[in-house]
Amino acid sequence: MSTLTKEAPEEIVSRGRGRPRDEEARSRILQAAIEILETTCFINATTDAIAERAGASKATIYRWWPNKEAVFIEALREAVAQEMPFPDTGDLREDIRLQLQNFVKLLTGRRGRTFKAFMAAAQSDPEVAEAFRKLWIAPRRAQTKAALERHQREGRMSKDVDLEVFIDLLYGPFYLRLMAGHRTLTPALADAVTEMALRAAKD
Amino acid sequence: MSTLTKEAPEEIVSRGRGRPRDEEARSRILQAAIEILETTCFINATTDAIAERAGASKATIYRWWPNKEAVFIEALREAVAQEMPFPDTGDLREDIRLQLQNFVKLLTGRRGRTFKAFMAAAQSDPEVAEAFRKLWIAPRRAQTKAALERHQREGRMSKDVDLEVFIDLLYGPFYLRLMAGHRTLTPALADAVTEMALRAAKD
DNA sequence: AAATTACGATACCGGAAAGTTTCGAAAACC
DNA sequence: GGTTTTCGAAACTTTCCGGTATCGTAATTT
Repeated sequence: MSTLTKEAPEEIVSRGRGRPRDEEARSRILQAAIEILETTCFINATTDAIAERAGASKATIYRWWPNKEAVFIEALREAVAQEMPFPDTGDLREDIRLQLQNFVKLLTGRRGRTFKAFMAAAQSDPEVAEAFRKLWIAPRRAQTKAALERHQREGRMSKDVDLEVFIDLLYGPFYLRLMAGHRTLTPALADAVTEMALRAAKD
Repeated sequence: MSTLTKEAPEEIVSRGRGRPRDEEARSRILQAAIEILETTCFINATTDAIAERAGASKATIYRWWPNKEAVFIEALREAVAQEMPFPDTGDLREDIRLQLQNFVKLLTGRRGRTFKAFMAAAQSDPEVAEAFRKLWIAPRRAQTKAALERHQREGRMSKDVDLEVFIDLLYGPFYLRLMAGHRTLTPALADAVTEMALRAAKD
């Protein structure tokens, strides 16, 4: 096991005596980590680079995080927290269409590089992999599933559809193009997938 | 630019004078590269590891390839060459089903780890990315597209379907599960995707 | 004021891995 | 036999990077 943040060694809640932790430095470090993932790839995301971009010291980073990966994971947590929820217009087509449009917008923006970097890093670091699933994949899927279940209950979608598969069918094409890069991600793709998915969900 | 194989510096075709290249060592090296990708991840795929596993010398590797990546790319080329074609039974459902079943079998086997490794490595090395697209993605897509076009021409599939999107819809779910690992790849998934894809392709 | 803790800067350590070089031996040609 | 080119083994160089240690300073509590 491993913790992703360090505790103050002695004090527990610790309204300690000395100089307090610089919360601003903390957010600068996390912000720097995200920005590095957005502009370059994981391989160049060194601790020196984070420290320099954050105007912080490497010692400060290792004072609060046990290793490099923990910084990126916490940065991902904060970055993901501010994402939009699955739409809920009562219209199945519109819900899916809006969601996929937003998804394309997300992936083609700088944030898309972050996800690429994480998926790549997850390949060689199980802890990153679990964090990526837990922080990004799982919440998104749960939200999507809840919305689709409601559509199923209210008769706008066949109850025979296996939602776990359907969700993979929805998002799979975008992740594939993101990772393989054989074609570009466009709003038109979102529309096309929407129509196909709707036919797949009918009957 | 960069060449992926070195030429003998002077002679061109060179039924040269000295000891000839050990073709067996060449295939041992490529085989070792593939096996390493199948059993561990790219990060551990060092040239020392290749040399040791191949019973070859690092000098021999760098005698014939300009760098590590070139070895893996050539290894991928040889590994991919022996893959099965898209089925052609004249039955759309059966063609897709067989193809996806084979795909699942491929990805869950040792070869799957190779593709994961390549997709991850492609993220930080443009040359690997291009090779992966050119050697694996593109041929597979072209073959699939040709088969589906025939189904379209012969009326078993709607001509309105954008095949580029449809192909992403077919394979996307599997790549997604492969890379994200949120759920397992099973033959049942192949069947479920087949049925959904068929509904998406109708009308 | 004294004690305590965090800060930024920077030097340092240790390991890992890409790629090179050297060496003696082996395999071809002339 | 002499020349050439390759081979495997291994030492070597160089670079990079994760992580630690030191130091003088700043911020806070008692």
